[in-house]
Amino acid sequence: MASEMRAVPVRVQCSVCPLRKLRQFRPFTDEELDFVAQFKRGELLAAPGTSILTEGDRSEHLYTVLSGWAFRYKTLEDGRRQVLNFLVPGDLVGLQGALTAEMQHSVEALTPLVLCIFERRRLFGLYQHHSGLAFDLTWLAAREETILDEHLLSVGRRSALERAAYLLGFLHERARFSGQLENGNLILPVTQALVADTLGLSIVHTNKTLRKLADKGLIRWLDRGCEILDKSGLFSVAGWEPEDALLRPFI
Amino acid sequence: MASEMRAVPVRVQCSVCPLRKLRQFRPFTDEELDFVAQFKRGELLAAPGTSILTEGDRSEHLYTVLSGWAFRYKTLEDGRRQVLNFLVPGDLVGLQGALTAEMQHSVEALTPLVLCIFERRRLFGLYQHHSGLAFDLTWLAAREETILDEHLLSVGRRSALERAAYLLGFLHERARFSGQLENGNLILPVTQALVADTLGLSIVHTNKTLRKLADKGLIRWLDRGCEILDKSGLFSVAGWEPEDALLRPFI
DNA sequence: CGATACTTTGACGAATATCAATCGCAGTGG
DNA sequence: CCACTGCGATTGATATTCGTCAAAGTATCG
Repeated sequence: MASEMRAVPVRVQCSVCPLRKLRQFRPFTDEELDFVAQFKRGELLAAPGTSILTEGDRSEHLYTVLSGWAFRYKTLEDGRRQVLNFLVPGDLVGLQGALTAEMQHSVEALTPLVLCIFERRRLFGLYQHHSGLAFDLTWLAAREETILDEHLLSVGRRSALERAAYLLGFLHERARFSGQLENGNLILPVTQALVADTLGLSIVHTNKTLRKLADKGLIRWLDRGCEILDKSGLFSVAGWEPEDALLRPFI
Repeated sequence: MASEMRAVPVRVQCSVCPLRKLRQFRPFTDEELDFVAQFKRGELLAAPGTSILTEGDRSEHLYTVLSGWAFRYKTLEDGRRQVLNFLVPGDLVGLQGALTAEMQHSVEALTPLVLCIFERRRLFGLYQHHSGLAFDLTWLAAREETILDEHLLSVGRRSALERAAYLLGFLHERARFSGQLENGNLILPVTQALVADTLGLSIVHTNKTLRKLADKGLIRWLDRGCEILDKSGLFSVAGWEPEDALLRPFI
C-alpha cells in the first residue's frame, strides 16, 4: 500500500519523447507538439504497488504512461476485486475523472512507473485549439471501450482456460505494441492473484488453469511473472486474434 | 433476423427534438443546433429484432437513439453471445466504427426503434468547428467506459443473485434517466435469454435466479418483460447505488 | 388450430470456489 | 550466518454454484 511516489519537474522533453519515436504512434504537427509540451506539468515516479488513483478521488490531473506497467481495478465493499484493464506506455489514465466528478476506479503501479502529468483544467483548451488532439482523445476512449467489450465477452462467456489464454495473449500483444519486445522474450509482470482478479476466478482455480497452459507448452510461470512461449498457441486456445492495429494516437 | 428496417427523410426537426426538452440533457447553443441539424441525414426506423449494425461492418453512419431500446453484443464463433450494454434514447451508436475500420460489436433493436442518422465523414468537421460537441462525444465515450467497468465488475465478481439485481436496477435507472418513467410503472423490454446473455449465465440458472428476486418481491416477471417493484431493494441486494447523474450531453 | 417463442421445473453432471496445508524464495533483523 | 517472516505458488479434499439435458407449461400470432 504505502510506497514511494513523487512528482518531479519535467525531465523528458516532449520533443524528444522516447515513445513518439516508435512507429506505432502517429506523428504530431509542430503546433501539437508545442501544445502538449506546455500541457505537461511534470512527471510522476511510482514504485510497484503504489496507488496512483483511488476510486472516489477527484483528480486534478490526467496522465500518460511513459514507461512501466499499471492496472485499473474496482472493488466491492467486502473486498472482492476486479481488474478492468492494464496500462502500458502510451496509455492515457484518468480521462474519466476529468469528465465526471469522481474517479470510478483505482489505478496501481505494477512495475516502476513513470507518468507524464497533465492538468485537467486545461483540457478544454485542447478541445478548442487542437481538434486533432481532441479527436485522438475520443479515439483513445473508444479503443478502451473496445478492449472492455472483449474482456466482458471473455469473462462472461469464455471458459477458464480460454479466458486465461485470451488474457495472456492480449497482454503480450499490448506489450509488443508499446515497444517492449526488443529483447526477444518478454516477461509479463503479473502475479497469479492479479490474473485471478482479471479473469473473475479464484486464485486456486487460476493456478490450476495456468498449469494447463504451461503443460501445453504455451507459457512458463516464473517467480512473479509469466513468460509467453507460444503466442499463436494462446490465440488458438482462446479463439481470438488481435486486430492489426494501425497508427495509434497518444498525448 | 430479417425484419423491417428503413431510412426515411428527416422528420423530427432537431430544433423541436423531443429529447432535448428533457431536463437531463444539456442545452445547445444556436450554432450547435444548426450544426447538428445539418449533420443529421435522416432517420432509421427498425422493428424489434432488427439488426442495426453487425460485427465486421464498415459503417458510414453514426446514430443517436431517438426512441426505443436496443442492445450491443458480441459473439464467439460457436455462437456464445455476450450482451455488452443497452441503448436508450439519447445514446450514441457506432462511434467505434467511426474511429476504427470495422465495427467490433453488433447492435439489435429490442423495441420499435427510431435512430437519427449522422454521416461519419463529417465527424471531423464537428471536431474542427464545435469543440463543445467534440467534448461531448468524448464524454459519452468515457461514460460508456464507466458503465462497462461496472458490468465487468459485476460479471467477474458478483454472485448470480447480485448480478441480476444490479442489472435490473441499472436498467431501471437508465430508463428513468432517458425520460421513460412518466407513467408510473415501467416494464423493461427484455427476455430471460437476453438477461442470461448479459449476466454471463445460462438461461436455466437465470430463470431460477430471477425467481428468487421475484419471491423477495423485488420484481415481477411478465410475458417478455420485467416490472421493477422495489428498486432500492434491488440496489441493496446488488450492493450498488447509481451515481446521481448530472447534466448529460447528447447529439 | 397449430406453430413458435418464451418460461418453468427437476435431475444430474461439470466447472469452479473454499478450506487447509505445504513449499520456496526474498527480505529482515539479530 | 541464521532464524524468522511474509508473499506467492502449489496441491488435495470437499462444498457450492452453475450448466446441461429433457420435458412440459403458457402465451401470442397467423
